[in-house]
Amino acid sequence: MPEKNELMERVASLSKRRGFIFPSSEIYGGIGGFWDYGPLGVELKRNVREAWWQDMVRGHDDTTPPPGMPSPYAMVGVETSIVMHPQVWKASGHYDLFHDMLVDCRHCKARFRADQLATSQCPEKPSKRPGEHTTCDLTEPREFNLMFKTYVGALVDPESEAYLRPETAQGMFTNFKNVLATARVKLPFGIAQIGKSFRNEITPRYFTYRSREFEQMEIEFFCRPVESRLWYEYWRDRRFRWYVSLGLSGERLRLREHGREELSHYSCGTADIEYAFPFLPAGEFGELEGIAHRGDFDLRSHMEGKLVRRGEELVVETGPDGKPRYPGSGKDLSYFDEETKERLIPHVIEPSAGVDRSLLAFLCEAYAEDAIPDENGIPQPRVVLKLHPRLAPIKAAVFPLLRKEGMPEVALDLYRELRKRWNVDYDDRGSIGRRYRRQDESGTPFCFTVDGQTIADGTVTVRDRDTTVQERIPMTAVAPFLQERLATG
RNA sequence: GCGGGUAUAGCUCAAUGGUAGAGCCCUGGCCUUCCAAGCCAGAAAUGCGGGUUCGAUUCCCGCUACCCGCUCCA
Repeated sequence: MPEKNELMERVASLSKRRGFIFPSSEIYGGIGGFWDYGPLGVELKRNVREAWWQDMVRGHDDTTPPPGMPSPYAMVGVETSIVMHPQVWKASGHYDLFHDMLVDCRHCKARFRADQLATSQCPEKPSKRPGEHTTCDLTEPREFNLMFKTYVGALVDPESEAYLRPETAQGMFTNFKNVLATARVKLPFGIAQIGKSFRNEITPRYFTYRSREFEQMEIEFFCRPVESRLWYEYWRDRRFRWYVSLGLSGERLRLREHGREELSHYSCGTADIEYAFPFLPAGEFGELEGIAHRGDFDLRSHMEGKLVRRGEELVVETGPDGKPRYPGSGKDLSYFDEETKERLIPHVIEPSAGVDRSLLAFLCEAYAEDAIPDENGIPQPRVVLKLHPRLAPIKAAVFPLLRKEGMPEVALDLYRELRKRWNVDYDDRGSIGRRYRRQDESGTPFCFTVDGQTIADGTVTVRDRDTTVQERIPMTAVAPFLQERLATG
């Protein structure tokens, strides 16, 4: 295998060569932080999404308590708009967190908040404030906004300003009452969503890892405060196992619990699921998913207004007039617990995963270079994507060994049958070995070949991508064979 | 945002102040009874914009993108 720093280039090169990922707007020179998925990439990405949706939402049994948990829970999905009422982001805290007027020092490269210049220090002369030291060379205050701004309505004026969402989560919180009122759910329950989000990354980097337009798979899990710690641990462990079940190895994948000092001001527990991406320095990991215990921060924010910490308490931040600086909706988002006859504000566990980051991790993990003996027994190099069959863009390929003696006709029949249910390739071009290699680079887990014996006894060979071992099975067993191996996990 | 590097075909690389080559890949054909065989034919490139020059892919400037290191970060 290539060196670590080279591995990423090989993966990026394969992505381009085989049509997984392209730079966005490439014919115009590209645009930083944006990427396109090609014919294989879009299949892989849909498979990542669908595996998540199937495992978290569709396939969830809401009548049976998970092992060791006190109760069953419900899970429903939503798909909410990308542009939301601007007040959402003010109440949620994103507006302040992502939006600052900043001043840079051209000399010492330090960056300061414009509103804090008076209380900041010049890094080179701590006794003076920025701008007061002789070498200081400050820029004018510049607007620094990690949220994409847009305008709702054709008229461009400040009144119509809105933002592209920097996370999908707020759409679940703003629909908390709607879901409660319509989905016949009770605590505990989760709301799931997959969708695009946008952040103006300062430094887009590492291929698609840090993109400005990206896709999230998020769950907001609402539960009783007394059970929240238990559910936090449930989700943390369950989400970790999900990545393992789709092929990320124990060595490169890790679960990291945040230390106290690392926690957000509202969180009482956060864990990251991290992957040792090949572009990172040895020993460093990049986040795939964060599982955060968010307490009642979000629902309270949307009731009362933007919250700030005062000592151990979260209180509504007030403006000069004593009123909430960024008011919430004023709507009651509390929950009446029929079991305990209590009214409470549910606590929230948030497993928030990146689709593109997961995909990139699956791709990096799957990439392998090995050697397969040729007809003379001499090892020949091969590039193969050992993707989990559930994720593989093409599930199987069907080949006629030769383009004669009735083989193409039989192979086409098989192809057409399989094609009704799965993304399957038919290929009769070039030598059989070449065709196997093509599929290896695309990550196709199985190849079925129609040969002379097929015509005689109705069996085909199945060739396994990872081992290259072949076995014969009846043609009638091909669909059940695939069905079994592509089963949901 | 700062500094350094890079930019030639889908990929990996050559070359040149004067017609830009190759290997792989890809397409069509021939051949071929299981792991990148062979033969024939074909498609395909100097990131973008300026400048110098008779002529720039080559030299200079700017921009963009990517990589590396800082900075920043959810």
